[in-house]
Amino acid sequence: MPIKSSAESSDDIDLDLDDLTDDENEELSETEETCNDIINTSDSDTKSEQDDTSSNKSKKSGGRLTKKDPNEPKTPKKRGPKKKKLTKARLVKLRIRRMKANTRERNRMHGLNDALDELRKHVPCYSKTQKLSKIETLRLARNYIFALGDILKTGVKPDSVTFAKALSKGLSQNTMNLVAGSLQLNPRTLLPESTSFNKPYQFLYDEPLDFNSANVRSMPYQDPYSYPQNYGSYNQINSNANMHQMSQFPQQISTISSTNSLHSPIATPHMTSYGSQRNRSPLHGNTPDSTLPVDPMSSPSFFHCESNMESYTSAGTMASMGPGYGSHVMPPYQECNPYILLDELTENSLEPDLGVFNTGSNIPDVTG
DNA sequence: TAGGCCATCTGGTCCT
DNA sequence: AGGACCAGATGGCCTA
Repeated sequence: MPIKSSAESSDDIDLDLDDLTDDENEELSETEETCNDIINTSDSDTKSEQDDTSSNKSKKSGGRLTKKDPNEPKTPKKRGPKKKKLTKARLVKLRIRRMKANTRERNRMHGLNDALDELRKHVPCYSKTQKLSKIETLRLARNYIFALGDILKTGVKPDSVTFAKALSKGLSQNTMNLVAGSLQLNPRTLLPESTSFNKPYQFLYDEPLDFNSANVRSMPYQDPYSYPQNYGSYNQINSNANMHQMSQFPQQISTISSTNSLHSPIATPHMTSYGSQRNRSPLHGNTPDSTLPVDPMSSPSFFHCESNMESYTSAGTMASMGPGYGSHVMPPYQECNPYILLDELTENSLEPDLGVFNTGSNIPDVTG
């Protein structure tokens, strides 16, 4: 913990030297020495940054320390209350005030952090074991709000890649991996420069994401699980290389992909680890292997992903998919799959609450 | 080891 | 005068 000198601004302090204790006098002489050092070695570049700060502060002490430059603009005469003398009592009082201010500031920041923790629980990718950074939490929350707002506005459920890309706007690679993981997607599908996959969703890479675009709105929902060919291609990838290696050898993926007539960026390696014969939309509230109960969005536990990803371990490939993609950071499907949320949002849960999107909010008003 | 993230201290500003 | 808020500085911790 950095401990700084608690020197008050010298602006409003006049020193009453007679009133100071030995310690205070010692502190003062040190300050004076520093000031003299700065004056005597003003052209020296060996001064530390701290000394520079002292210099800035000392200049407030008065012009008597330096010669006045005639070209320097005239500073208006100081106004305001008369400077108060720094008596011992006042010094103690100021110290106490400073300590109290520090405590308040600490508590304020703790409150801010508590609020951020609460926010973390309400965005996708919540994990107790790997917290999103503050800035990433805010960005993801913003993206999440906009994405959900667009769903309400258009009434269209985006496909998983579209939704994931909306969530990932402006996020770091690690957070993108987490987003992809929570949506059961291959992180590579979120890369704008990705050319390793097929063309059906190419417009997502070529243009900025816009839920209102005719492309998105007119696109019929395509079930990624209805691409049996993909399973073959991804199983090949799984058996040959993990995702980390894939990211290092994109040409390998291109080669594999090109051997199949139909590919979708939605299909992912770990999707193939589950019941691929089921014709299931990712927007459905089922767990991938149908063995885990799903909490609907209305469940209070939906947003609270307390447990870790033991349920993922059977998925096989998750932990080998690169940074932020291991079982130790993934939220459980049964509680954190945002697609479960999407289903519930668009079908029933939100209707009673649409009032929150009334004027004054930057969320589109879907009631109008 | 550099860089990212964080907690804390600090002084300035604004407001009550 | 004092509290809230803010931004800069600093050092610790962690990770790639």
